[in-house]
Amino acid sequence: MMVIKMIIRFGFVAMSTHVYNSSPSKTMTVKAFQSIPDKRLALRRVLRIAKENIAHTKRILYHAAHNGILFYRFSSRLIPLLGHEVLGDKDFIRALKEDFADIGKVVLDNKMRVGFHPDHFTVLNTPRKDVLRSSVKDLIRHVRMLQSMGLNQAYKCNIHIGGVYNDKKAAGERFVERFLRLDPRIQAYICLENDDKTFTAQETLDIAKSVGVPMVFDLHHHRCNNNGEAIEDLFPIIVESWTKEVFPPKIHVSSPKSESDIRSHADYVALDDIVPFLHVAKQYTKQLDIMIEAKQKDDALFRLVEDLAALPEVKKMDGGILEIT
DNA sequence: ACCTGTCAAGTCTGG
DNA sequence: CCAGACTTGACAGGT
Repeated sequence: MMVIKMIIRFGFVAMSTHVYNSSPSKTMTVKAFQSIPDKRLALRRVLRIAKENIAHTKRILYHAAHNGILFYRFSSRLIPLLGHEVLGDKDFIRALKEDFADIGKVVLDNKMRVGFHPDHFTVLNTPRKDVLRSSVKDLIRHVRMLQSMGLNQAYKCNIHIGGVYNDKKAAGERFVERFLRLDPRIQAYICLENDDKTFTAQETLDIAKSVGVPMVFDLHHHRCNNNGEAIEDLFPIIVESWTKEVFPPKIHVSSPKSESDIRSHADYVALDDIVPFLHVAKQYTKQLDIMIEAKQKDDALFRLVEDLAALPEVKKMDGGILEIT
């Protein structure tokens, strides 16, 4: 059945260009850590930076909510050097329990949708034992951070399928195998995204379906990497993967940086890169959450919302929410 | 104050 | 087998 209207919410990633001095990703190099002779002091410094990052995240969340933006992706580098051996066995997530609970409260109070996107170094389908081990640990840490915020499986950690290793079929099967070996409580927090070089939207969708998790459709990656599949064919099934979820389907959008460098993200998102897609998408879902992946972060979001709102088929609703007809 | 190089972690390519 | 590209934001060291 055709749905004519679609409600759109926008989100942005980690940093804000509008909030002064609010980096949620301040860090420490291994060298700097090791240059502090007293290890307890060094660990305390890591903890202090992490507290700052989380406090900055809270400010960004307030800023977002205040502007009607109810969708946000956390930085994966809230805790400096997390997972690195130099930190020893200190449990930073536990040590920051109250800080995390604090931002979780802001999320819930404002009915926001948030999540993580662990870095490309989290590769479940790797042939390397050591990489698999650290990848699983990394996933567990991301889930634990969400849990520390009091956020359930509605809130996701979004990952890619991984490398190809000269045999995409085997690599895909290895992903499925590895995924199903994860604790179901971790599995429930995961969603899968198509890649710009390796696994296409169709391939990712097939894997997502077979392991029973929702799929995030990255429109830009799809343009970089596809086998000619039509969005009209892909998108309804992607939407279907979200039907059991609390939140509506989410997609990622960005514009190419330049003609010579298509894969990199531009500062802003061009209308032409998203409007035609929205008219297709609205036939299959009543609601869509769109993550803006642009260098200018929330500024790109604000600009895109303004540009869209100027179109005759778009109506600006309460907050940063749009309705497209 | 600014600029360039380096760092974290993986995959992948080329030699 | 090893070096370098790729990616991203921030540190680190130089002018």
